[in-house]
Amino acid sequence: MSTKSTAERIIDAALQLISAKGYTAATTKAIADLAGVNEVTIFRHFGNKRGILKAVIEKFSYLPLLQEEINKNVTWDLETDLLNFSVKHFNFLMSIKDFVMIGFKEGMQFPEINEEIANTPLHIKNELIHYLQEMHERGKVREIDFEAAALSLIAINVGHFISRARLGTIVSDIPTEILLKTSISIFSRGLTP
Amino acid sequence: MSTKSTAERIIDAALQLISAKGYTAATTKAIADLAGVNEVTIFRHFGNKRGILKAVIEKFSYLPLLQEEINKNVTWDLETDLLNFSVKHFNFLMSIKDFVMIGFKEGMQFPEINEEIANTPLHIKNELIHYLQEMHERGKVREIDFEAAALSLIAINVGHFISRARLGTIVSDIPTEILLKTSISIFSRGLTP
DNA sequence: CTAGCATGTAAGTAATTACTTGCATGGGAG
DNA sequence: CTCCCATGCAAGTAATTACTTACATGCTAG
Repeated sequence: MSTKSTAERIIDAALQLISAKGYTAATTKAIADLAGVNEVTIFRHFGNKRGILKAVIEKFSYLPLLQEEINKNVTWDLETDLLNFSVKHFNFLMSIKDFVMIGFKEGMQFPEINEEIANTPLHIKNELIHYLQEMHERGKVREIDFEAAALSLIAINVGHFISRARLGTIVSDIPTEILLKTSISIFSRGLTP
Repeated sequence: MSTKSTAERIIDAALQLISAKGYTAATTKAIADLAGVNEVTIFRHFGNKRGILKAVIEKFSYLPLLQEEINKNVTWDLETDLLNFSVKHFNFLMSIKDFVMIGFKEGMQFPEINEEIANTPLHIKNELIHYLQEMHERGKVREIDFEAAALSLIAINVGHFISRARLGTIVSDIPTEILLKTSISIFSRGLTP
């Protein structure tokens, strides 16, 4: 048996099913079955179906922010730092893949999810802008629109993530490591004065 | 009244609703209402609900491939060509936004959609690789993993598209034009020998 | 004008879904 | 041991959903 609490097992099951099939198609019965729990237990814990989703969102709102992790290990060597960031960002997205997929599927219907999802890029963007400005002052990054540059870097990672998470190796089977390395090699060279 | 045929109006309504709420939540009744058509008419046209989705997918399988458009207007100036591609790619994605969203939502459940969606990046990737190789031979692009570079360029555009299509201006309100211009400015400089 | 074809209207059906209620049970805390 | 709390089980309900059938109506081509 699992060591997880009943509520946790329900949340995990809901996360899986909603991310795979969407909120409407993920029936309470299916969630209960996957969690190995009686259907009534769900309602006793969360009141109604929306309650499960609310709990799922809450679970991800306390995520240790990627932001803090990023600031560590700054070497002030552009390519090293950007690659470090890129790998962390990519792995972070992969680790919350199911939640991100729910965001794509249900963000329009449940705005709370969108806000939660938008939170991360917003913070990251600001960190990156700050970093790029500092690097510019150190003469290691050329004059450029820092916000647009930060957004572009985020876009690369998100793009790679989407491609891998949604299409697997249909489009390409290049190892992710090489993909990120090449991206950053090009990007950091493009930023250098 | 609309000049569109009944079938077309149903397909358009389904496209809107499924992209907004997902396949399961997009009721045949709701689709019929939005199309301004009686619910039975849907079944007379498409047999069953799956039939509507099939028709939606078919509608997008005959898209004039972006691929051909890209090859036009090649100037063999790196930044000019890449920006031209980037803008076209981004606008293409925006023009089929609803279909892309359906792909995100239902791709796992209806693999036909995924195949259709993966088609575009696959073709584009090959065109880009070809272009980069040629540019390399002309001494205008440095030695690099061309496939990874092509995928990265696609990733930037997809990333920007996702951000704009899903989060609007929550993350940033920089005009798309400037965003793409900056991306390409960095990227093309990063590719230059 | 008329025949036929596309569509609307009305009514219904079987299955599913979110959710409720009442009762049984078992394991852990006092 | 006993009490209680979480959970299981059984049964049910109102609403919704995909889909069907039968019939009426109106526009268009011949």
